[in-house]
Amino acid sequence: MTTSDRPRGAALRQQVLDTALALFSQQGYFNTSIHDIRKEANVSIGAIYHHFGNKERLAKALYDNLLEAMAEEVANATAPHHGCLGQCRAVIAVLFQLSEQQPQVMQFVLMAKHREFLREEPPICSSRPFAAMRLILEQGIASGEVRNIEPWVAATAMFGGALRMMNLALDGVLTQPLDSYLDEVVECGWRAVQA
Amino acid sequence: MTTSDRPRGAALRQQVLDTALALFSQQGYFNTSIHDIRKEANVSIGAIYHHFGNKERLAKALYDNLLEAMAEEVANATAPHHGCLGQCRAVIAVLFQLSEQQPQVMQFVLMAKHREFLREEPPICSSRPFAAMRLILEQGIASGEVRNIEPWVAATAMFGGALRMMNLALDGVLTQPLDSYLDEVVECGWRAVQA
DNA sequence: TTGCAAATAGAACCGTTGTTCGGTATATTG
DNA sequence: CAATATACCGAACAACGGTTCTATTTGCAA
Repeated sequence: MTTSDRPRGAALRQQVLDTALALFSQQGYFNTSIHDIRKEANVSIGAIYHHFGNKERLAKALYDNLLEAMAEEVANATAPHHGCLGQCRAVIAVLFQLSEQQPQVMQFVLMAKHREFLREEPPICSSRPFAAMRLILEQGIASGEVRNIEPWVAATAMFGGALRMMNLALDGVLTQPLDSYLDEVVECGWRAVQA
Repeated sequence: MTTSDRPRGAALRQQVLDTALALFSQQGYFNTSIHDIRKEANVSIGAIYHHFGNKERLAKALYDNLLEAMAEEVANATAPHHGCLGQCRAVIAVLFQLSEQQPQVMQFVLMAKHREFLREEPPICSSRPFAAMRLILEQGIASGEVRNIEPWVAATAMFGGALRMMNLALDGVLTQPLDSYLDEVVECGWRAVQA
């Protein structure tokens, strides 16, 4: 009997997070039991509880990790651009890219009703990436690139279509890859708000 | 002891549906037990199972009822209008109105991840109201009122902002009533797609 | 009234699930 | 090499929740 080649320490922790993401995004939080995660991750119940304390905190750790990573991706993507349109395009491009490359992440972070299992969590629209998007539009209004409309309306008009397209892609409704719609989506969003 | 004034028959059935809607939309499907519904609706377990068979079929009955009702509201709203813009505006106006008057319905029908508990259900974008919205845009493209873009993009561009505004309203983020944004939202959507 | 089917009641059942806990292995420190 | 803390293990547990089932009531037809 070779000694079990289970991961340990930080690797184990990450293994649990990866497995939880896969199962939560495929089946949903409530359709996934700790025992499911244990089995799929090839890890013990004790290890999971040692690292995370309970199921909700596991989900929260996962959510915080991924949201943070996404916020950084968005920030990095917009950094090189200065105009409002360029920044908006960069945000949508990055979101589309993530939706194709890491659909599970987008499924769990953007599409899940996380407030049903993370009781204290604020709505996702108050999270960092979404705040960044609103800020871009507010600056666009200030600089005159964007019409002077209610900031909430501007943000939803600019990004609402893109987010719904991501929804469709994640639901497997679209035949073409998401990128192929990028130009049209950005143009529509921009026409909606441009001065 | 007066005889229990519990509802019976069709009234009981409706009472269960109403209660289920309230609890599902407030706490989510998985945070609501049949026992919760039983208690809140002042009804027996047996009656619930007699009328609906099991929890999932109860949710499905509720979902089908509400989706059907919503589809009819949308259809009625668009009927008087012929131009694409007029129809789009009518759709958004009706959706905004429903979001304010029956937030629980919108919460459950549009915002819930119903595929997590209704396994066989197709994605909501293939439901009647959403199909109607896409059709309006396709007709707009055919008549030349709308630019010749991918129909999915056109539909999400026209209605994506409105749907996100509804999201914000249902999450309690907006300070003003939804109606007060109607003009701007419609204008943004229309600018996005108009020829 | 009698008989029968539908409707309602609610106690009990039992599989699932989140969690605990006593124990063992592994790492770290003096 | 002790000795101590950390990490991990997994059987066991208790509560919860969906469902079943038998008994009772109600409505209606004969």
